[in-house]
Amino acid sequence: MANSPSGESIIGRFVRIVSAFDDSHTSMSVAELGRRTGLPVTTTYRLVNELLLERLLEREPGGDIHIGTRMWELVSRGSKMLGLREAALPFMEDVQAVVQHSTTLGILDSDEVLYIERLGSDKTIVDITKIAGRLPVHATSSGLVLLAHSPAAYQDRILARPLTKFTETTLTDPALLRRHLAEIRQRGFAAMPGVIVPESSGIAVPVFGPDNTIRAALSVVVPRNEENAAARVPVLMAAARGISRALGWQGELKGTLRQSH
Amino acid sequence: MANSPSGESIIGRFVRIVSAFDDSHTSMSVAELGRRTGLPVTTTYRLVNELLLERLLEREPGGDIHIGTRMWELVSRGSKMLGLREAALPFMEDVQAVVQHSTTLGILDSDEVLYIERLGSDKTIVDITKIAGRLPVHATSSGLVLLAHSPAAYQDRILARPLTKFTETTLTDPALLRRHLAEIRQRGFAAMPGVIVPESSGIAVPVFGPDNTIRAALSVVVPRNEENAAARVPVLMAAARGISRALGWQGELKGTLRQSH
DNA sequence: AACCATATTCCCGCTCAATGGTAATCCTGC
DNA sequence: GCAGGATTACCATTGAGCGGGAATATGGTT
Repeated sequence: MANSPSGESIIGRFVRIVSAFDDSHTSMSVAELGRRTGLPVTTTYRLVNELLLERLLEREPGGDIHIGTRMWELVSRGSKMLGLREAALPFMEDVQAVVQHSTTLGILDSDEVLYIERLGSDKTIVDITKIAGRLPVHATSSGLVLLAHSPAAYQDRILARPLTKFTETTLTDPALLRRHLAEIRQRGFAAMPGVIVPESSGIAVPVFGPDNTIRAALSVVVPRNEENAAARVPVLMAAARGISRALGWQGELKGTLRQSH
Repeated sequence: MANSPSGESIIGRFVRIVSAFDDSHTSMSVAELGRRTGLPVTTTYRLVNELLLERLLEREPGGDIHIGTRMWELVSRGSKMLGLREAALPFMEDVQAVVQHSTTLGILDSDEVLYIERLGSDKTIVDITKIAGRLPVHATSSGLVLLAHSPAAYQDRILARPLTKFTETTLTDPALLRRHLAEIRQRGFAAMPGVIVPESSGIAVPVFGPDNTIRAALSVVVPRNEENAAARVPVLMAAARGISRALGWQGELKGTLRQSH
């Protein structure tokens, strides 16, 4: 499934090309793209031209290329992210109106938290979450909420790995984390002061889907010194239940045991 | 550049596959995908498997497939849409907080308006704009604003085409439209009562980039019967200028002639 | 203008990955 | 069990993809 000596398929090369673009490299010359992807020059030009033809890439006046509007459109329209996003956004707006700092929605993907939406851009607090950006599971309130409601086998796999300690408050001990996850399930939210950057703390609550499995984590980032951050929890919880319901969640079925330990 | 008898490249088929998904078809079986794309069965399965391997598609428990998180992530992260969106969102939130109905951000693509962001989901009004959805240029306030500030040659091309009349108030006469575009440039906004659906009206203002060319249209959709919809304009304009500035716009350079007639 | 570095396009022969038909197998509901 | 569709397995054919190399365009420097 690869025409190239390197044993890579076109699809693989397509991924390499798209991956070469990120928030700080939204456009570049074809030559630079070739360098960044490591593809042979001629091959790069050939592929790029083909992608330009399909409008998956676009050429700007200067000659540089960037990811095409068509690509964004096709992917956005067909992706399930939009549905989740649309269900969540109204409630996120409400939260944002009250909390005023920064509201995010994250999902679990490839053992990391992937943020798919973010409202508010309060310059006064440190918040490194970016849309389409990733952060480790064990060092974010969103991640811990997602993990807490994931199958036990999955938790085991994550906790078995070496966990980076970002700040003093980052929990890295599996046993401690496990206890903490239990707490999160019981209390219904995760509050993490400065686990990834010391100045801010995150509070996150779970969003469930129709089958009562976790879909996403709704969270707010507030300054760490804020006196009673816990007061934010009810608003968040109400919003999360609203989103869950919009996704088709029926409420907790009585007698149903959770998929955790 | 095509291995298939049909003369289509892999990239072309990739596009066909991704296009098969939309907001009402976010997942389907491979067989159905084959039918929707019109690709030969075997080919469909082979391509899908390759895409699954790269996580551009994902298989769900039932066996159905959908557009992968990785695809959404790669495209979103590398696309210029994110930058525009991030510049716009804070201001859109402000507008939304005041106007309360529905705030959208649209750009010009392939001779249509492509909506890239939308806030508010007021069920009481009719608003057919969807994120990653398209509407014709001549029948939306956003479209007319975008057109009004586009190069004359482009305007000519659009106005030369047959223009669909959606409602009684839809302008389809090129001469009338041209005059209207001039008005829009002069007043700085477009207000269209019921040009596409009779119950609502849209008000739109332009967003400019660093080079003083139009980038997007910021608009609100309000019930048509609202007494003085024009009162919304100042808020919109202020927000649009904010977005423009966030994009690097320096303000109107004195003595610079507009790129219109 | 002459120069140089880099970006881009053009050319071309080799080759194996992609293709898609047919057939076997696996599900799933009746 | 049986029918109908979904999925996988097999395989001969072939032209699209490949990429080195040379030619050309572009742009900045002295």
